[in-house]
Amino acid sequence: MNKEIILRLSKYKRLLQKLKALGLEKVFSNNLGDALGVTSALVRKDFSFLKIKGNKRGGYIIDELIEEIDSILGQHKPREIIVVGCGKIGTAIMQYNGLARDGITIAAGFDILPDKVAYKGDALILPMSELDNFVYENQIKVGVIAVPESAATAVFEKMISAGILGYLNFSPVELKCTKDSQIPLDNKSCYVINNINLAVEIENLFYHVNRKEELMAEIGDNNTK
Amino acid sequence: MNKEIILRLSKYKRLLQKLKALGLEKVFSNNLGDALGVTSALVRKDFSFLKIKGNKRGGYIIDELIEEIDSILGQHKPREIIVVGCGKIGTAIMQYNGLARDGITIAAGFDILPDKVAYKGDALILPMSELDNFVYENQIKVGVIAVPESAATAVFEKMISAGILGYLNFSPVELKCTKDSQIPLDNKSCYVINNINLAVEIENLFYHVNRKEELMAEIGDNNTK
DNA sequence: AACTTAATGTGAATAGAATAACATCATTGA
DNA sequence: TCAATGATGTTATTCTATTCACATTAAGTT
Repeated sequence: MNKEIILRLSKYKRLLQKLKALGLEKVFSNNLGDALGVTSALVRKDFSFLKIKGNKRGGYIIDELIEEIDSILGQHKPREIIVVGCGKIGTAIMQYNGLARDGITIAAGFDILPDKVAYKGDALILPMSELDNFVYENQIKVGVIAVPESAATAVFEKMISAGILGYLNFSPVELKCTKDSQIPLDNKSCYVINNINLAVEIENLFYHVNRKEELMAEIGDNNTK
Repeated sequence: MNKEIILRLSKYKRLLQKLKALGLEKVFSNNLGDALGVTSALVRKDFSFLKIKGNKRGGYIIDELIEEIDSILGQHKPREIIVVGCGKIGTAIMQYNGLARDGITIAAGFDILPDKVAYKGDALILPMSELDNFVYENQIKVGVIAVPESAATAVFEKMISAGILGYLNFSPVELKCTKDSQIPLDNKSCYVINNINLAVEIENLFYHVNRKEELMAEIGDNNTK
């Protein structure tokens, strides 16, 4: 399967919700494609793959689409996450209210030794020693890592052994699932990791900006020649 | 060219710096591949594409690699960015010290109307009205968008017209370069945008975790049958 | 100096994803 | 009722990224 499809689905859904709020009832593959910057064919293909049917001439019913997508994304299931590392980035995520809208709630934050009982957003910050128990008790499956580089791998291992299966990692360490995590799920493996390395992302922007500027300069030279 | 190569380059570089700090002098394509989760062939191909030469039997000299990569990534050029939106996420980025290490500095933060002169990290927060001038004066090319959804497109347009060419966007709005931004750079276009939508990313984690769990359950059923 | 080894460098093969193209078929309108 | 239209659904194609496989060659070994 295509990893990107699910990301697109999430984006379709958000767009559809906005269109619905504007009073629209139907949508064409063209509309969705434009908004996401892909071709209409790909949109139809995505839907076809997901067994979502449209009407031969009337496009797709927005309500139906949203419902179908929700059921595929599992919106109905509980979606509680934990945030490990309650420094600046961790706190920002805990207090980010763009998650609640999608049914994602922060069950708790964790930090080495919170000096006092503290809330960030609506969620309590607990000491790392509580992690195992909390994850087990609350059946948490997904976690955010927002600790400094030095702590990242240790924290990752703690979370793995606590049973966290999906990771959003903001530390600059590139975390990986172990190869054998696929079939025999021992307590040393996970399912999916999304590493977001801010420095890498920004460095990448600079590269492309610089390169394009060089390109422009060349073209400019040629034109004035 | 391959968009992913540059991201990998950044990652190679970080890894190489760590290896160097450990006292290593040479590295094999295998080492780098393992760390990044790709094959050694791809590592060699990346280097080959970038005209980086290794030694037929002795791998690559770490110092040389780092230097080559730095020159390709343009590490020597100034790398100042601005952060627009100084709420929780914007502030977290401004105070994140993982950027300085890579020569990335925050030139300033911007917010609608900062109620007082304020610093976040080392950078001053300025009112949006100063944006145009500041970007021009300081030749800023790259910016982070960390404003609420409602403000995102307006802010984006302001930044575009100020001359920002590369964007890291944390707002839940999917920003796009206009199609015609490629060749004739008018003042309504940009070069590269990286959208990071936290809700989408987390939703994606849940999907994959759920799907894998279902898969596991099936396999478990079959085994106990 | 010849032989073995162990890495690089790269052309071919494969896999994967997106686009293009078109056949299909509901709906509209004459 | 029948043709024209305009969207979907799907097959074929293109494009891109990655891996495979191996020829190459530098370094070490006898």
